[in-house]
Amino acid sequence: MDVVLDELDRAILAALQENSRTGVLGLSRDLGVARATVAARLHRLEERGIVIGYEARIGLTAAGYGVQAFVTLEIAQGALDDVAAVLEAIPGVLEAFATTGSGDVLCRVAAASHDDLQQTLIALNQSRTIARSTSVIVLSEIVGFRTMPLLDAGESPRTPKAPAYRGGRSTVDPG
Amino acid sequence: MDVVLDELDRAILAALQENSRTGVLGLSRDLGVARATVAARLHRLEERGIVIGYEARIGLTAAGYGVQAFVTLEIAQGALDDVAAVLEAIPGVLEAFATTGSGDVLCRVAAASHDDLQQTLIALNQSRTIARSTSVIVLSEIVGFRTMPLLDAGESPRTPKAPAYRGGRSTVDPG
DNA sequence: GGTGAAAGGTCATTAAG
DNA sequence: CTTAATGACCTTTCACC
Repeated sequence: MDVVLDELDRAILAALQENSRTGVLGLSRDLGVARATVAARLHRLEERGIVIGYEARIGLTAAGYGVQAFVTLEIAQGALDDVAAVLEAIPGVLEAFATTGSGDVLCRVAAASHDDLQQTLIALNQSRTIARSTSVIVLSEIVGFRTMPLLDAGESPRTPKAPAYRGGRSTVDPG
Repeated sequence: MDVVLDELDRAILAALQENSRTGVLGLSRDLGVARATVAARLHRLEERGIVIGYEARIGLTAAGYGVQAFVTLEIAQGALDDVAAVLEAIPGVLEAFATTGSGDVLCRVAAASHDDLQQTLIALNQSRTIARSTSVIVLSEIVGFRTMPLLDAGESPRTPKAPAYRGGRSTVDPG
């Protein structure tokens, strides 16, 4: 198993990325592959954890949550383990990641209005596991979520031996 | 149409959020509602742009993209319109948002390795529309993406009249 | 490849606002 | 009277063996 995904895997994933309700038969028609082949591939992708599940894509704005923000959290000493529970208890928190950088956690928040966002931020700051928060508000979506460019690039993930660093304007926050 | 989503809508969305392959029949069984009703609701949700589509959830790590980062970009004067095309041309860029704050754009990047991430950052910085970038690397996922807490909260999006601001540790970066 | 099940569409009836 | 929910019927399609 040298390469993680071959071309057929990528094609299946790309198709499911566009419409996860396409069944095995539909995929086999679209891709010109036998149904049994597609079924076997799909099972393998699920077993390997590459396809985790199938979800509806929801238009947050249309659903009444027109405000989004990214909130950087500084976590109190030794409280990182408790943060998950705190964040999950707050309805507006969509996802959260531990990161490098001057903040410890970056989380994405949705709210119905700026007032609602403020309530969420207050809820965050009232937790003693969170020492400080900094928010940036989303003004518009420039690129919508997509994994296809990763998947249909034709090549496997590149891992160059020679970094060949030429730029100089990039900064990785060391924390 | 006072409230955006009623309880049945929320239940349907929450179920589809967990498994978008559950069909109309399965939903009607699980929710104890007639098939035609669920179908009508679903059509309405799609027409209103609340259900945009159905996608596979992909395990990026299992798919060979074990490195994720959030990159803040400062955009060159007047080049914001060109950024979308630039970012879409770079395979690792999953999504991007124009935001308030000292950076202009926040984008989410996936890569196969740190070397691969570096290549992506170099690609970003080589574009003349991008003046500077700052990255934080994702160490772990604390809260996975979820919209359910927004949807099954039982109430419609709250929009309080009295902000009732009590906290003081929160900062919204003015840019 | 065949078969039982499920999906999607339409419609008349009924209930509720 | 308008809107929504329901059960019934139909045809096509799919998934499993």
